[in-house]
Amino acid sequence: MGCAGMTMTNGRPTMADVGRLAGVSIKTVSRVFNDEPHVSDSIRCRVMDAARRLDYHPNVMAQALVRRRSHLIGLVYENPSPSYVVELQRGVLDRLKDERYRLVVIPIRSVEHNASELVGMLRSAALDGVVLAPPAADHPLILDQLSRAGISCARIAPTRLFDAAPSVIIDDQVAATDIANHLLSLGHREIAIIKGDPTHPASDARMAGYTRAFAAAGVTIRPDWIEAGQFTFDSGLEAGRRLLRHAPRPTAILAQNDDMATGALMAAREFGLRVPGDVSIAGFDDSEISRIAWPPLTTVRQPVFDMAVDAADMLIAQLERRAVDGPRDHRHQLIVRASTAPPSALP
Amino acid sequence: MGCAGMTMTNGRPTMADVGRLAGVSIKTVSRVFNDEPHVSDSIRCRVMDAARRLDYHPNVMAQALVRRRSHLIGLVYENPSPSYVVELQRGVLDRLKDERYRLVVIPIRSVEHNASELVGMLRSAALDGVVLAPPAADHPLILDQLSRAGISCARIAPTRLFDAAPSVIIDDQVAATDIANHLLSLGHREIAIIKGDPTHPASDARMAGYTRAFAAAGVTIRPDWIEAGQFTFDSGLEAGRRLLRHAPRPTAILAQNDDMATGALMAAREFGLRVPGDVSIAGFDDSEISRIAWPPLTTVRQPVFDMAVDAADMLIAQLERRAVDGPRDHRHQLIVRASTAPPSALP
DNA sequence: GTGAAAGCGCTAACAA
DNA sequence: TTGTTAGCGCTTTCAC
Repeated sequence: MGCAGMTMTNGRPTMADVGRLAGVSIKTVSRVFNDEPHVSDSIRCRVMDAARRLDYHPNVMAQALVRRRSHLIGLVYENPSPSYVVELQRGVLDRLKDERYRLVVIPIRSVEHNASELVGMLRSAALDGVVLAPPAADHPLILDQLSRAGISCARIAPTRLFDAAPSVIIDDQVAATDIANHLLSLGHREIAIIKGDPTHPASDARMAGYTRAFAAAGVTIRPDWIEAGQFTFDSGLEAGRRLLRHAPRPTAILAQNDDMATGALMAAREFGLRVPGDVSIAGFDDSEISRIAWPPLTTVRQPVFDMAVDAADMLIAQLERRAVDGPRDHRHQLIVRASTAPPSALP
Repeated sequence: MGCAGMTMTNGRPTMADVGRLAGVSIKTVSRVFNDEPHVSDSIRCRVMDAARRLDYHPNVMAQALVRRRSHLIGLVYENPSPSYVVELQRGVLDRLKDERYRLVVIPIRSVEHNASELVGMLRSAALDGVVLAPPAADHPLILDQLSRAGISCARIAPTRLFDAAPSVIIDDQVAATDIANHLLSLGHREIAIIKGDPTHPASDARMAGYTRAFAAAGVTIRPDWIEAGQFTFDSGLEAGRRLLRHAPRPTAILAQNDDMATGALMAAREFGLRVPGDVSIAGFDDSEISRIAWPPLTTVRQPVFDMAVDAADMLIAQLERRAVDGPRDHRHQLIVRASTAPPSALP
């Protein structure tokens, strides 16, 4: 088995080394590794054998250079909710599992603030494409520069410009209407709201959904019962404290995501209020925290995992130059748990 | 401003295009972009100007090929706890923020099961280096193959082989002893344990810590009061159910992470038990969920974020060929919250 | 079926 | 201070 006078200089073996050992040209090695036809079986075996003996692995950087494909895809998000982010990543990674693509995570502090630099950064990262989570998914400047830079993208839950790039959508507004209606149908009329980060388009969409439900029920929204959070537990806690301090206290709180709803839950406890006895609290997203919270949160399921899988799928389809269908719609679903109940009779 | 007869074929401009426009050689453009000295200011300006007009950005794949650096670093983890993973990523990304490196996430279902394939995968991803979270950080085969493949690594919380590769460590065992002592000092003697995934070395280390504390206090561990989970909420819930079903019921439960402790918390509620009135529950990690849980969990802080920052720092140091110091030790800290109290007098 | 030669876009020697 | 010449390791013509 003596490797007769090999010339493999030092580091990683190259195709040339494999070719030399197998007694074929570099091109033939390339053919074998790319599963191209027109290679005799005997030679194919010889090459594979030589490669194995040398522990040869193709140099992906060289491939990337000449093929103009890095096989890197980015996931851009600004979301501060851990469970949301984890679901997002799980979904994308699940779709990428049997593909050659790798996932580069690109969390940004503020899309609003960094939009112009973002695409430059993405471009210099040599990404083949990106999955854009909200609010980046909605940003016209980003979409425009991305297409100008030739970087494919797929968007998760955009609220507009549906034709600008492949999208996976959900009707935030109807979902919000559904959960508001749930509270209304329980008999609540004194409902407070904890909005999310105003730079997320979902904030307005969900707010519009609440508003529609209230209008249809003839219930007016009290402006001082609307608080703004940032989709984080802590912001929900603080908003909850402010809301529950009000003199006629709201009988229910609608939070725009589960993390903030959990914060409101804690605020209620601080005030010695029982949930849902004294105050009902509803979230949004059906993230893991909504199951874990006590009492488990009534929420509206946004299938983040599935949407992320679909977005990754649409992105790959583009990269492989397959046809990409129109926006893929995902269904939300009202999940009634133990954090909501009819308002108790006031004293 | 007419671009007189440019030859820029079609796609992205290259250094040659910039050079042509600026009237200099490609090498000069390279010098400018690499901030090399010995370039006159006037030429530097001309080049920058031409680059701006062409919207030139260096092709990182070409750079990667010739420099043998992809500037990609991987984060390998198996941990199923969302808050742990998020902290891990946040830490690494925080250190990478002002560097040219990008983060590729590599979650693996089971290190134990995929160890041999893992390094091949990492190698074919052209990563410059990887940060290994437990349990990959402890795997001799992985460490060996990694060094053989010339991929640098930094390890988070390994429990052995401290000299095999740069490590950021914490004394899991002492931390576990501390929290066990906390329960013992409250007067608990009937203590049950929810272990984590047995393939994670932290499971044994923490168990050893508990054991030491119990032995010192002359308390014996009942084998049937030890349940195994997988570091997930659901596994903690089920383990909690099994434990609380026992006839003389434990007065306290030690869970090996916060997610499982939160599951146990829910199990206690299902049994109509009050925490900490009827049963005390303690977690491990001080992840976000421990603050959010109700009651907030007594736990022991493992500074995951800081450890991840340090690991990334050590990895970068290696990649930049700077000296890397020995294992960096991090301090744990007992965090007493509302989920533990003295056992109530039994009937 | 197989191979030689010419790049991909950049950096690294070495001249000038 | 600037430019020329070779590659990096691979794929892609296009011959044979």
